[in-house]
Amino acid sequence: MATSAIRFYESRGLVHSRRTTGNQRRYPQAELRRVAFIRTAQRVGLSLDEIAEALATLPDRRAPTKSDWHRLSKAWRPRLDEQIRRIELLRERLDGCIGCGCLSLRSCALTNPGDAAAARGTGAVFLEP
Amino acid sequence: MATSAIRFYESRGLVHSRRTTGNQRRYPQAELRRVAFIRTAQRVGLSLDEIAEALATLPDRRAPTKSDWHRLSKAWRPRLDEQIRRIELLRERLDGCIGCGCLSLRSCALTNPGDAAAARGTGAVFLEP
DNA sequence: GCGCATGTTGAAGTTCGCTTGAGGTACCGG
DNA sequence: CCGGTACCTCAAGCGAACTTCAACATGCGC
Repeated sequence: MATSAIRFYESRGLVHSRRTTGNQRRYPQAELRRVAFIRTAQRVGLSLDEIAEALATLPDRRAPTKSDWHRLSKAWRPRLDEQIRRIELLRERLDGCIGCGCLSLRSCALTNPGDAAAARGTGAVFLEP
Repeated sequence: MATSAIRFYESRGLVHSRRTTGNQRRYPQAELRRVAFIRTAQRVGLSLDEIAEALATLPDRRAPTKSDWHRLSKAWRPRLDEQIRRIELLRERLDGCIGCGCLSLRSCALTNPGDAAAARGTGAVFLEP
């Protein structure tokens, strides 16, 4: 990946480096892991700010232990599950609901009694989430 | 959602509107579905270009039928599966690999004989995907 | 039919996530 | 020691995805 991106992350405090006597950056293993984490999280639709916040819970100057990462993992699980849920929602919408006309028919609430979405009103109630 | 966003989508050809005699936009149901689709797809990490490409396969001027959406659904399934896979990769990395030191130990290939990732070399072989 | 919220256009501005450029320094092979 | 490549900093630029603005038109409630 581009060095400029890493410098950019560093300027935002997402990664850190030590310097050589000649002022060149050197990255310990732990920082490479942070970069890998950033890249993957980004591709999943998370913002740098969100990622920065998560990384801020890891120790800055010592290498994170397995349990540090594990703590982060636990904290993010709901966020990742939500993201998966969104994909499944999209899939559902593509496969069924969007094609069946339920968004346009008031009767949808009738053919699906107890439908939680219908209770939120007719129309595209899922637009925001 | 902001009207400016919808106008922006329209300028990019992702949605269409008919006009009143007074030149105001009116959106049929089918267009609202396109908007819902766009929003959801975006939150899952897909770009407007990618979304536009998909929407281009739907009929422009008539309301898409269930089978139109179904076709789109089939075409996107691998893309969505890939996206889910990425989230799972992130979860895995958080939970296990990244914390266990396997990215830094040459011995990882030994303790995991037949490891496909190890065959790609030591280090962060998954950085890109 | 008057007033005012809401709509229209095109251009310019904003935020995010980088990339590029200018001007200078450091390291490395021969 | 020399030359070339890689790195440094800081500022400006860029593409994506919108938002805001100005100047004007429309439509709805009373």
